Amino acid sequence: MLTRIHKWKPYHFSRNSACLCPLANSIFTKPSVSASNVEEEREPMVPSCSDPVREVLAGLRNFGFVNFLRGEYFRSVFSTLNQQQVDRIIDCLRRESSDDAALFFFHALRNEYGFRHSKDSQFVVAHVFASTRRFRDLQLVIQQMIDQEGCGSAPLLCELLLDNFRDWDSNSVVWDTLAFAYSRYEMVNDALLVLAYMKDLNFQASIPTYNSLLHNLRRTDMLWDIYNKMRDNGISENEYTDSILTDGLCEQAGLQDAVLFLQKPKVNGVGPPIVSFNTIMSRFCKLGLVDEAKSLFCMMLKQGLHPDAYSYNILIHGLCIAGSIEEAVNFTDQMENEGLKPDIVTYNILVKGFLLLGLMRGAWQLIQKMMLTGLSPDVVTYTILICGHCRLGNIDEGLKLLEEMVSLGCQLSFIPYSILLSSLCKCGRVKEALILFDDLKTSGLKPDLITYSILIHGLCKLGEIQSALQLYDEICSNKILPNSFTHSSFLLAVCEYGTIREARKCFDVLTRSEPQNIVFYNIMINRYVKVGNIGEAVQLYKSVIEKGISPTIVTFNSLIYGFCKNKNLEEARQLYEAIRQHGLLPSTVTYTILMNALCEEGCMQGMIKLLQQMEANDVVPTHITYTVVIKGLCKHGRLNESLQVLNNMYIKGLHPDQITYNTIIQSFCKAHNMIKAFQLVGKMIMHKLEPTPATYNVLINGLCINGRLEYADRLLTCLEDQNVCLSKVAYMVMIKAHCAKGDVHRAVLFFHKMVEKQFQISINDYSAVINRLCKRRIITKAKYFFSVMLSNGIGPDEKLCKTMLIAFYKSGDQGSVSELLAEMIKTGLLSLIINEIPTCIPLGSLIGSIHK
DNA sequence: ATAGGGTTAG
Repeated sequence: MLTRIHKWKPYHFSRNSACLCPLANSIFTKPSVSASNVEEEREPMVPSCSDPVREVLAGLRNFGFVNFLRGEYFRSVFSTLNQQQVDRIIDCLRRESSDDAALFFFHALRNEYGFRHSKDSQFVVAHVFASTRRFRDLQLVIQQMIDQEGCGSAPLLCELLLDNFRDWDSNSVVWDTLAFAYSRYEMVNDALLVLAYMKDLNFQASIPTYNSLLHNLRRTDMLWDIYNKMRDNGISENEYTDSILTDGLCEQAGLQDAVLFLQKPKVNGVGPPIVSFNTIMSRFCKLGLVDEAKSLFCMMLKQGLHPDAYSYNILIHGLCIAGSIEEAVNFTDQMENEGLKPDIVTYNILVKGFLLLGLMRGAWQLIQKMMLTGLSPDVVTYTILICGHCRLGNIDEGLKLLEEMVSLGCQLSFIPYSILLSSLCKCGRVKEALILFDDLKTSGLKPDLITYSILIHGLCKLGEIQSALQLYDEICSNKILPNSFTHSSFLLAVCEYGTIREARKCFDVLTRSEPQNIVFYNIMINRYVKVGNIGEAVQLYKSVIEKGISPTIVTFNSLIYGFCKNKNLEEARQLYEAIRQHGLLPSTVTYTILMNALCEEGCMQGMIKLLQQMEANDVVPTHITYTVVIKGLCKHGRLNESLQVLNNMYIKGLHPDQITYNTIIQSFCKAHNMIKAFQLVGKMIMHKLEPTPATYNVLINGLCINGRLEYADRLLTCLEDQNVCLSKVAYMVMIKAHCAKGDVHRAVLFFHKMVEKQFQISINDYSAVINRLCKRRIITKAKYFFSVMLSNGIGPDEKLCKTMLIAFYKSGDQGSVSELLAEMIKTGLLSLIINEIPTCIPLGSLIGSIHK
């Protein structure tokens, strides 16, 4: 409340209450202050009597509404007013001044002071709007009431209307609006209750109310009850009713029965209306059955009906979605021949059709043609184009189009923003996404659930759970109901950034409220597989089946991946067979996972066979699929072929990523062809691919194993100087190489650099260094690294113990030998390797000496 | 409420 008052600005009243603008002016200019009151006009004085209602009424009358409500005095009185007092003021204003005065006061309090009016006052205002036929405002007031009161509030509101407003004129209109609003909010039971009250009162519901109810009940038997009731009441249906009923028929009886309905012989010369044909055609198109839609179109013609613009647009859309752009264009010509001008919807459909096929130029030519006919691109055209750019990875071009759209004063919508937000998040530009989100809000648009979900998902993927939760709270405080999309993002984040226990807990909570949601299961199964717990993953899969939930291809892919990772190709194959039994088809991911497994097994032929099978089944390989192929070829030393595949990827319009390049570069390094390796780095940079830390690891390692240690040294130092992001591996490669070569000094130097960069150094890293030092008999330095490891709280494993034991013994350090042996006995490590200790070490006597 | 634009798990 306080912040609202602080934000107070003069002439603020006109905002949010456009309908009150002229009214405010008329009140403003009303000569309400008499000459004798000049003294008081500057600032109202201390209250002279104790009734704040009278005070306010007098103030409004004497100082004019706008002046008085803006003044300091009213602000102080306002803080003491309760709902009943405000009700009384509004009531008095209506009786003593005018309805408009009451309305103005009502809105000023709500909009400028954030005051929550009583239900009585809101109904009063509703009746005023109803009697003056301001139906849009009437709807808004009623909607706000339902917003406040929520689901199940119909009994309360109906009783109030009955008790306090029975004799008001326009009462039936208010009742009908209430029923309509409940229906619109999908509070069907409330709406039906209002209708029951209305029946007792002998009030008739309007067609929009009936239509909205029919729409909400289209999946239930009640549809026909309500429809009959509507006819019994003598309400004549309109074209919307037709489409809703047809839709209901499709929902309940299925499409084939709906078609039978269209084929019914005409009664009294009247057949099914065009709208019904259009509705069913649209349904077929959405299922991808354009041919069925086309035959309905023919049926229409046969019955002597003239397809309208909707019919054509529906069919053109269906053809575009199916990729038949040529036929879609032909239909557009036919439409024109029939005297129906293609409209902005037609053009937008076609533009999207071109973009779906990646034909950017065709899309632009079409837009030019459209503009020649006098049509301008609208918000949907821009949205489609932005989407096209984003798909091609050109987000910045999309952002430019958004700017253009805004600067041209195009009607704004949050949908183009949503597309850009989604694309920015997908490529990790979440900071920019958040800025764009702020732009969206400052431009006065209200983001919807999808917009929020996109951002929440982006933040969750980055592990920014706190920021995501903030947005979640924002959703809830905006009275938007989060859905399973929103929730699954959080599960994803907990899986990625929390422990498996936390993830399971989150999963259990989510599945309790939504037991049938397969996405939750998929995310959890995938996590179990990733941490190597295939057993739990299979358990979850079993419970999916037991609960009668339909698994999706993602479920299978995760499980197949898990079995492949466990080298259990037989189980993987069995699951692969099960996919079709569940009415699903293997996806690109399925094939790629299996191909990768075969590649790991060294089964090149099997892999290629699968690739052919995949293409035969019209499943399109992705850049990841080809990366797997390249990996297989590289593994078998077929480097030239792998280069060919790389080039073919570009020809097919696929974008190799860093992993693709790293794979080939590594193979060339191994094949001692460092020149080609560096050429490939150049090629990837040319294709705007930033080399990753792994690229540098591969190169540095390549230089090391090819006897170019000094080059490796220089490369690493040079990268460090340029602040290039490196991983621990780069340092370890250098350290190991220097150890093996015997240059302990440089090894220690890089080790310290690695520590400085706060990389976590594992037992394996220490072991690698120590083993190499021992091999070269640099025992003192081996002991040095061993003690550094111990001082960092890392205990040795049995293998390292063995190495160190021998090293200590060989360097004649009896004390350390005894100490280490004692420790090994205590931890039980000795028994694990006792047979591997060389016989030259007199274990027996050493152990004996410890026990003394 | 019969036509066109945006989100999910690998």
